[in-house]
Amino acid sequence: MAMSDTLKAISDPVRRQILELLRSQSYAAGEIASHFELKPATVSYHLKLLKQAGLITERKDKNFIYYDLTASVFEEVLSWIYSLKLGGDHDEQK
Amino acid sequence: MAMSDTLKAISDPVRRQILELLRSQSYAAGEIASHFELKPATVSYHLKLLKQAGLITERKDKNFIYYDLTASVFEEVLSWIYSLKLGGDHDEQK
DNA sequence: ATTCTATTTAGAAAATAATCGAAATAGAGT
DNA sequence: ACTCTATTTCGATTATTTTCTAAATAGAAT
Repeated sequence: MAMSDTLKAISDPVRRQILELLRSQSYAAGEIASHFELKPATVSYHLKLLKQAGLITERKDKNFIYYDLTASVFEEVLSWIYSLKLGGDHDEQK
Repeated sequence: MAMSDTLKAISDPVRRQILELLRSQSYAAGEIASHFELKPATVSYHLKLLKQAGLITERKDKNFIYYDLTASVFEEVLSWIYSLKLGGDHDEQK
């Protein structure tokens, strides 16, 4: 999970709204989709990117797929931003 | 400068490398460009986006334009990420 | 087994972003 | 005034991303 993917993931407004939605509780894909004026397929695409970036996880129940936020991944991003802010050493990322 | 612009700005690898370069000291546009295999016009385009996002500032000297990092803007981003990580209330952003 | 319902995948179209070459700007040095 | 040098802006091109429709998958319910 390169941080490049994480930053790319949070650079889109729709995906950020999804993350903010999941902040309070988990939702099934369809429930998430209903919060947007987008087709389910499109939301599914965004969920895939968020999943690939490690920002959310999925959990299947009946024929629903629930999504949850993964708090831990934000550490990396925080770390990178801090390094710029404070000027310390930090690894490059691709 | 909406945070949307900031996140968009740091989502590109070239722009992140520019930020990391400026972490240690300020550089003129041409010096920045020479660190990449990109034409000056292209780097200028990236600098413009970083400037619009409030991540860097420019300062003219002779016929050079020097760029500097703006540490303060990172606060917003940190704040947003923390809000997800910790689950507190936070404003929407567009 | 068939038919719902929920969701994803595949492929195409539309929208956005990155790159370049050429022309424009601006100030420095002659 | 002219000519360098540094950088940006403009317009066109290419590449990437987002969105959609239609078809595929999978499990639940009848």
